[in-house]
Amino acid sequence: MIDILSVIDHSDPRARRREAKRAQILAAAWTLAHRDGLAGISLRDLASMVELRQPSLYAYFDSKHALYDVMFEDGNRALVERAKALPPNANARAGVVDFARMLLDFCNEDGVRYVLMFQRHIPGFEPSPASYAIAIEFYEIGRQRLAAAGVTEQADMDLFTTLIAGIADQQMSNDPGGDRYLGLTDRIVAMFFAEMDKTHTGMKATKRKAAR
Amino acid sequence: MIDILSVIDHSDPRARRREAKRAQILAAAWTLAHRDGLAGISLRDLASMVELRQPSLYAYFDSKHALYDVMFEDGNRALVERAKALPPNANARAGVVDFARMLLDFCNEDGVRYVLMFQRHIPGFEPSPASYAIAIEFYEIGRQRLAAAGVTEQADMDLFTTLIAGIADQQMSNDPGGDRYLGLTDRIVAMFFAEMDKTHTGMKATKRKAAR
DNA sequence: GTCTATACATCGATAGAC
DNA sequence: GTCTATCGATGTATAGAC
Repeated sequence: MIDILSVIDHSDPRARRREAKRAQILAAAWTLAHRDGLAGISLRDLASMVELRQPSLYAYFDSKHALYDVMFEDGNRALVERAKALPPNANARAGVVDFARMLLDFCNEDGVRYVLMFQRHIPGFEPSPASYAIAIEFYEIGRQRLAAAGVTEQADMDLFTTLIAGIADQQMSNDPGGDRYLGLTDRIVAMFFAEMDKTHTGMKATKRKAAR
Repeated sequence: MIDILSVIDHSDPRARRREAKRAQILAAAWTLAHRDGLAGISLRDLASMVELRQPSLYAYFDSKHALYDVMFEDGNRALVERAKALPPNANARAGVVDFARMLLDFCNEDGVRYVLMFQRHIPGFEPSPASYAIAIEFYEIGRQRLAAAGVTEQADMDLFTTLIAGIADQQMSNDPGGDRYLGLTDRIVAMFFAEMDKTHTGMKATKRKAAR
């Protein structure tokens, strides 16, 4: 796992202190985002929460967008960690279900984080290449889980992401924190694999059985 | 169709002039939203586009949120109109496909309108009961199309809306204006009806055939 | 690094004259 | 209804002391 701490000299108390403050600011930013919305974060409020004056924040972040970028990275790092901690499943298709459930639970845990990571409606904000790389890392893990279940074609992967995105979107929009649409996950993934069986009949039976 | 103009006295030139100005402001608001994003609408820019000073806008809208509400209503009115203009289809399932395509085309036409109507990420904005009623009217038309195809259970309707929401969400987020995910529509609706056939085997064969 | 102080442009919103 | 003038707040940024 890429770890931002790995590039910090822990033997230097100044560097440790600086990183602790940075983490404190990040935590406060999430708290403010939950209270006032992502766009509603005020740098003056944020500074006061961590016992700083507003201009001092610029010693840690170049701009508000840079703060969003760190939050985006933070969220993706947490998601990658969650994905890597997901135990492997001898049944590859069941492994895809595990993966889908993990992702959807993660989204449902924190609507603000979901919006930042997956909807990204903050005007003008684009993640930096560095933080976007973490998002790609997560995508890669999902790709491997699908490949293990025999799903490798782009159109099929698009189909899968579309189905999962629908669950997340409806759950977040219409029943945030609940489980009205999350409950459809197993059914929808089963529909997906039924479709795979139907469209890939040319696939070798042994390979298809192994993927199942 | 509910028509806002129906409550306006057209014989009164003052009322006519006022409503014309209101419509002019609404049109300018959409133009600005396309240029600067929904949250980026500036009341000063908006006022200057319709030859007014910024405070004068408050004679037409109580607040910026009230403007969003009128835009929300405007979008839903257009969607209901589109849905009502959709020709009936003798094949009920094909009628559902028609409906899905119509909705997805409508979303894809205007990403800003889509965000306002279906994602509603504007901090603090909630549609008024009056404008929300138009959204319900559209939902009702969709419900009838599904019912004609034999889909009446809430869980099945949730499944359908989830699938369509996924298409719209992915299309808007990852290929706005294109058709990468729209192209999955027929496949996904077919998957939906295959699932209906599978889960409702207790249904009378004649009724199922008729619904198809 | 952190502070005080200040500056600028922009925003939504309001008061009050006409 | 429309205006001018103004308010308080925002994000952003800089200068300069310590």
